[in-house]
Amino acid sequence: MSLDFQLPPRERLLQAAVELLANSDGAAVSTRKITELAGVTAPTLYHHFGDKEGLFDAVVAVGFEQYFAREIGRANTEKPLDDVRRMWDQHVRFGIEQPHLYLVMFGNVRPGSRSNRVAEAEALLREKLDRAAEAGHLNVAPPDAVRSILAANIGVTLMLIAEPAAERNFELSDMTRDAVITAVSSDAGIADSATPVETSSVVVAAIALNAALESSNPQQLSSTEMKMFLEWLHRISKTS
Amino acid sequence: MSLDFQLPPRERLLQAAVELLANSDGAAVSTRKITELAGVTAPTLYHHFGDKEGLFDAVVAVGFEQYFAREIGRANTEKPLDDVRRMWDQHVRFGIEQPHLYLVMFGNVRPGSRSNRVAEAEALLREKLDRAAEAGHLNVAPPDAVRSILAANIGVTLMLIAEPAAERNFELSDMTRDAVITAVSSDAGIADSATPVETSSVVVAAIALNAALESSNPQQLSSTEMKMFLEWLHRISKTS
DNA sequence: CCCTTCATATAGCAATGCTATAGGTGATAC
DNA sequence: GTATCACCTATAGCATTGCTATATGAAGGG
Repeated sequence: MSLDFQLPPRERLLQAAVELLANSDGAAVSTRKITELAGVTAPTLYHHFGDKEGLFDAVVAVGFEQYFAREIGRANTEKPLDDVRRMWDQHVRFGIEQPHLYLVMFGNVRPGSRSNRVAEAEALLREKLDRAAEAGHLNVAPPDAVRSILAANIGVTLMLIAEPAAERNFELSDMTRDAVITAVSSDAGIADSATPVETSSVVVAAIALNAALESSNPQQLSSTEMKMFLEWLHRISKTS
Repeated sequence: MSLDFQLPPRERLLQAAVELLANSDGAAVSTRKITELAGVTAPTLYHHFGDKEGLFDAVVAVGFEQYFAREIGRANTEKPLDDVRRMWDQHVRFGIEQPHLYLVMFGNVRPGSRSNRVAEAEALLREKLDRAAEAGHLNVAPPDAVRSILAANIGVTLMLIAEPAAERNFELSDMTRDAVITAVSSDAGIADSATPVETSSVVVAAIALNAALESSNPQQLSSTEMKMFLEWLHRISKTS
């Protein structure tokens, strides 16, 4: 019921904490369970880490490095905003794959005191966005862009974690990601003059859809389906 | 050192919890402190609320109502997306003014289980976005829009709460708000340059029709026809 | 061999959420 | 009036939590 006794107690404590955090389904992980699994008594934990939070910080540092370290020394693309997109995706993936670690890092918000993990994540993003600003791709000051993107990134990840794994909709991530990145980007492909569709009733909407379908002939429906679909549309727009 | 003894114990407990949550600077609030301040012993708390979480839920329900209730019965603007903007701002304001209550509501993420407060907030937003979809102002399906907006909204609020009050940058909120709302909106036309305009207007019309059908429940189609019809609509409105 | 220093253990404290059990209090039935 | 019964509250205490005062062991330098 305990770990590799070849390792020094400090490492065993870290390993035990990781394992318990990964397996306890969101329930709190006690120092006693950790020390027990590590085959060690309480004072050793506090000797090495000072705190329970100190231990978790050490655990989190490992996980953080594990997912983001490669990003630190990485050669930069010529498109910094693509780097930002990749970091966003890595962030979300980390949250999904290690929800407990993620919640230790970003889930414990306390008023008026930023966690240093948030600061680290900010720094990583900041680097990319400074580069983007230099290249003239930014619409707003880098610090503002960083906060907006990171806030949305964390919000999306928390929401995905909270959702039952079965019904997780990952488009949420892509959509929100592109939304905030586009908003801070100056080379935004804002193809404007999309005429607002004035539809306030079923009938008007049906007519609009009918017209749109006939003109663009999309691939989502087979021809027979399309035929029936248009017939129903006709029926809807006739009556009422 | 205790509250109005005219009130029944249940109310005193609620009042004490509110007061302690508001004054303790992010530190945990214990049941003992609450019962002590309420001039009541432990079993009364558990008799009335079952749980510590039950008590907090009741407290939160009050705060929730306090800030969002007016929104529920409110007359709707002719511009639903403006309603969404107003709700976003109210959400952030609530988080800033009552950070402890807010954190009880939205700060305790646990893997795989959505809090019912999130569900309530979703429902409120959903209402507005359904209206927006009916009016043809939406670019994506309402449920997706709701999640994206709410996730960003919570993320921004959490980040603002975590920042030292002195250096809070509220432009973060406006910026991110407009980013996500614009992204789901068809009016502002962030059309991806890759997708042809005709297709996107089909999508908008399909979403609008879908929303209109679901809200008005017309008689022109049988229930089986309606089911298939909606399924096709869903397929069309998926921007592959 | 003694002394210092680091690392671990024994034992226990105060605070936490919660509960088994009993007492009290009011309304209703007779 | 009195008995009954449901509801509300109190006494006392349990198990678990994070953490620590103190002591013991081992390793190395003088």
